[in-house]
Amino acid sequence: MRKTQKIPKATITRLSMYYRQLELLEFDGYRMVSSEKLAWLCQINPAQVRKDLGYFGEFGVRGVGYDVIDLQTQIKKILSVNRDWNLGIVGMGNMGCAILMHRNLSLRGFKCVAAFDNSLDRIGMPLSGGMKIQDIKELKTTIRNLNIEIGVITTPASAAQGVADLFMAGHVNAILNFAPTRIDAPDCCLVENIDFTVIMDILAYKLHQKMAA
Amino acid sequence: MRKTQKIPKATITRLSMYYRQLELLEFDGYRMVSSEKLAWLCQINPAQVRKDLGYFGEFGVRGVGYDVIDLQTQIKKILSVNRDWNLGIVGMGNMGCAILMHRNLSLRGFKCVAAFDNSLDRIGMPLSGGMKIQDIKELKTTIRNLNIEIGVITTPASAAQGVADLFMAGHVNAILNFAPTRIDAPDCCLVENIDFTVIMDILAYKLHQKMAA
DNA sequence: CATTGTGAACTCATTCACAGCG
DNA sequence: CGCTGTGAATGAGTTCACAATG
Repeated sequence: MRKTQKIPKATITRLSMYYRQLELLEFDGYRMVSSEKLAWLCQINPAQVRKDLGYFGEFGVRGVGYDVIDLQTQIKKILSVNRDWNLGIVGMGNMGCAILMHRNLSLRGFKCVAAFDNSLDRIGMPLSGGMKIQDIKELKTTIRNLNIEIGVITTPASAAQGVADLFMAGHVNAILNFAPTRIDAPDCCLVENIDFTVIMDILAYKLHQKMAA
Repeated sequence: MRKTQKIPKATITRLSMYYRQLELLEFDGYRMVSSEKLAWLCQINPAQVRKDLGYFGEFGVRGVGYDVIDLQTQIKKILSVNRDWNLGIVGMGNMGCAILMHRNLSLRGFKCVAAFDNSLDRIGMPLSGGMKIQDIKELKTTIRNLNIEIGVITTPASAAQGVADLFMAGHVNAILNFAPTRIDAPDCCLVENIDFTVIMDILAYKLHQKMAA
């Protein structure tokens, strides 16, 4: 990064989108890509692409464009996905299993190294790769043993805050929360929420607007 | 709504958050709530709450605050979640089942009325409520018969665009896409994406920033 | 000479500050 | 008097437009 400058949150989201398109471009045999083409693929403005990349360096060649492979490498470094991250999942219902089995996540270096639940019906259940569903009581020990850095919460809303507190007690300072509730956490802990009801509400609102128009 | 005025997208997201907090406040026995309290619960600025609501009407009482029950009713009307919406899900892997079983969605009026797949192993499989997993070939007919208004895509990335096209052919103009790929759709069709890898990338980036600091 | 990189202009969103009102 | 509702001020993010350059 060039300067101590505030990076818009949306820029990070777009970098992730650029990266995916670059993978596809490479697969299709492209060696170079212009900001115009990359922007078109992501349905945004070409200046936006250049500005986003400009926050972190000068990756292009004037008059030519960006090297498809090189830019992937650069973006991976920026996002720090040029390494693996160990995930621990709590709540092994359908949602927990969906994350656990998500091929794209593990391909991209987000490795689910442990799965937890508090239900006796589930604890001990074997998972692919020789893993077993562990008792939530073992969370703290396992965090240390397996070096879990990101916690995923796929429990019911009522259990989510308690699980988050356990993660934080084990010094896991990044949480992805799928439970439909707000997680209370100090600034030192990052929380990203994925809330299906909120997204559905947005769709319902927009759909209604469109139908009324 | 009062005027033909542009509503920030973020406002709709927040309305959904307000609604959830109002449910909890009602459960806790509160009859009135101030913008300050509601803002505090959502971790935002009180003026933001008032401005958001101000786009749609005057729902408060000066010197007092907002009626907890009444404001819920108003927000439900604004988001048009004061009715049921019928969902059709395509791709009955773990993710599809997770959505199908999601209690909060059906409680809030988002009803999964049909489930589809293209795998012979899954087609015909019985689901709760007397439903069965249907062949994707039946999508168009079922959309009409059951009045499906929102399509949910939980297939692999490679199948997503094809499924979206089928939804659009059946005049389903709102799609919730979980596949890690961009859906190409004309403006008449709303698409909301939930992309786990993008969110993970954001977490990785922020976590790395924090560790470096 | 096509395309990047970037300051300046513009658009959109949030916060302030206070008038308006129960 | 307290809290809402809202125009004005501020701040953030996007797009424009063009100088810089391989």
